[in-house]
Amino acid sequence: MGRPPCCDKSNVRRGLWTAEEDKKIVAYVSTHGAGNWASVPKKAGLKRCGKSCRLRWTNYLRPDLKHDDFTPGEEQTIISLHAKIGSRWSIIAHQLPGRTDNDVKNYWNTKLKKKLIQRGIDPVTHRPISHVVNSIQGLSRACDGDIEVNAAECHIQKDPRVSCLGRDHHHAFAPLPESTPDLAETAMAEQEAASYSCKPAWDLLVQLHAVKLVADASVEGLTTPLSFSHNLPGSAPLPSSLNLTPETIAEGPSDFSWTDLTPQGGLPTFPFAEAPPLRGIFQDEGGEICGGTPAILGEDDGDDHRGASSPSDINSFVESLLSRDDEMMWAFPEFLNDPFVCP
DNA sequence: AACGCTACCAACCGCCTATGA
DNA sequence: TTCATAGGCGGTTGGTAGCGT
Repeated sequence: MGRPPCCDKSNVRRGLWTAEEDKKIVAYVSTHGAGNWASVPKKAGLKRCGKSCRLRWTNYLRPDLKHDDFTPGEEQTIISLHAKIGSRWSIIAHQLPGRTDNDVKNYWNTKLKKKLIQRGIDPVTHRPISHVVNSIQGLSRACDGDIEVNAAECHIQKDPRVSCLGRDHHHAFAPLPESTPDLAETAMAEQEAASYSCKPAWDLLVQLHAVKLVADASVEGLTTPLSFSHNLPGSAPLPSSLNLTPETIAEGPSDFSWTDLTPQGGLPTFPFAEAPPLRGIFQDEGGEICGGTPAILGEDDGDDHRGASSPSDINSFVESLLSRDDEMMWAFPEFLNDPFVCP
C-alpha cells in the first residue's frame, strides 16, 4: 500500500524534456508565476505530471540557475557544510546561489565523494578512513575465530554510512593521484590525507560492516550476542560466537578502545540538560529536543520554514548551526566526534 | 568501426510534512 | 480530528556521451 500516484501515469510523457516543452513551461511561468503545479500541465498544454513540471522548472529552467562548473569555493562550501549537516542538499544548495539541490547532490555523488575518498577521507563521517580501519583492526585482533560476512549479502552498499561504495564508485580506492590541486585548499583534507593508507576495498567493506554492527549494537542496547562468521583472506579471525556488547568490548584485552566508537561510558545521555540550550537548532518551541531533521530556525514565527524558507532564513540557520556546532565541539567533543551514535 | 566500460546528470520514485477542507 | 492533496526532499535509476580497446 503506497501513496497513490500524483497523476495518471498512462497519460503523461516521461523522460527527457524537449525544447518545445521547455518553452511551454517558461511561457506559462512567465505569465502565471510558479505555483499550483498540479494544474500547470493542463494550462500549459503539456502531457506531463505536475510534479515533473515543477522539477523541470526548479532544477533546470529557472532563470537564476548557473549551468557552469562548480568553483573551488563552491566545492569547499559543499564539503564543509556536508561535514556539518550531512546530506541536506537543499540547505547546502541555498548557500550556493544558482545551484539546486539536485546539482549539489549530483556533484557530490559524482565528484566530491570520490575526491575525498582518494584523499583518504570517509565522505560520510569526514574522518580519515584509516581512523575507522585502525579501530576495527584493533577489534579484529582482540578476537580469534571465524568471521563469516558475505559482502554481497550484508547489503553494505545500502547503508548510507558506506554509500560511497555504491554504483559508479568501483574504483574509488584507486591509489592517490600525484596531486589534486583543486582541493589543495582544503586544509582538513590535507591534514587528514596524511594518515591515509590505501586499503583493499574488500577489507574495508568488511571492516566498515563491522563498524555498522558495533554501532547498531551500541544504539540498540544490545542484549543478545552478535555472531560473526566468515573466513576472510588476510583478516584476523574472530571467535565463532562473539559476545559483542559495548561492555565486553570496553573490557576487552585488546588495544581497541570502545571510546573510539562511542562517547565515554558507552551510550550517551543526550547532554543538553546540562548544556547551554541549542535554541532554534534541535529545540522546538517547548524546549524539547527535536530528533531527526532539525527544525529550521531562528525565532519561530510559525512560518513554514521547510517549504518556504527564504534565503535569509536558511543563511541564519546555517550560521546558527555552525556556531552551535563549534560550541558543541567544545562542550562534548566525544559526542560530536562520533557521528555513528547520533540517532 | 564496433564494442564495452565508466562517468555524468536529468529525471523519476517514494516518503514526509504542511495545509486546508 | 481526519483525510486528501500539494509541495519538498533525499535516494536512485536510466540514458547517453566519452573514452579505451
